[in-house]
Amino acid sequence: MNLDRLSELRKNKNWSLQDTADRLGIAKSTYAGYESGYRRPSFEALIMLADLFGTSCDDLLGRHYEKKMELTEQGNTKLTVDQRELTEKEISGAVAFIRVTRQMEEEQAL
Amino acid sequence: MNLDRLSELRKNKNWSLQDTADRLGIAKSTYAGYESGYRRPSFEALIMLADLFGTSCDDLLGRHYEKKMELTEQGNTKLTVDQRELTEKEISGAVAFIRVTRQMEEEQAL
DNA sequence: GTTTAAAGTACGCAATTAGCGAATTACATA
DNA sequence: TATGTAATTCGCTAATTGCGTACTTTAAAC
Repeated sequence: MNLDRLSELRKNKNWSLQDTADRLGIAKSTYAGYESGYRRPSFEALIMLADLFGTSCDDLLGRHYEKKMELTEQGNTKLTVDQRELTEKEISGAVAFIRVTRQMEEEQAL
Repeated sequence: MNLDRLSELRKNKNWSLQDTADRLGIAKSTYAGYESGYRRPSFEALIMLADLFGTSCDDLLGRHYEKKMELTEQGNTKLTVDQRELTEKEISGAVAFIRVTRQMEEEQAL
């Protein structure tokens, strides 16, 4: 298992290996090792990488973990519409809307 | 950084260290090391742990990673209402509902 | 209270591996 | 071609993993 996404993420930012290593506070050869698959980061380094590139550890590890999330309990996730965060009121409104929609679907099916 | 959640997750399932190690195909002392913080899993083992306990690697690593997610682009996340997965139609309906709500709020503010 | 089996903890050893620096190679651009 | 930056590779050392084994604790049965 290699960290295949690293190279892509770094290039999207137009950073050299040295740039990236400097931001992480590690040696260039160390970071280069992560990208090439020659070495692996410690957990601390993995988390620094995820923070730096704004993604999840699961993503870096290539784990496509599918999650179910109840609309009323989003935990750490902030939902947006048109890039604007949803308020509590908007969420409960949307939930009510969906329930009504379903109700109508069911009645129509009879 | 220790994997503090492991013990909790295991106990929720009422498994012994041996049970858990068997499910993972590793030695009891190895798994016990993960819980105690004496040893750390490899990435492969970390992913097995996340799979076994049905959670994310970020969660196991204690990384509370806050994510913004556009309602129309949920990626790996399946949204539910009343435990039932949202359809495309329900999502676009909810988005339309939210836009209208916002529109009305704005007009009211004038 | 004693016995016994399972659960949990701790550690030595062998083998592997991370991280670094240094050296080498590739790639621009003047 | 010359020159500076980027990328790759590798030897060395220190640190770490995973396992087996042994030890301690817990709890249930008698």
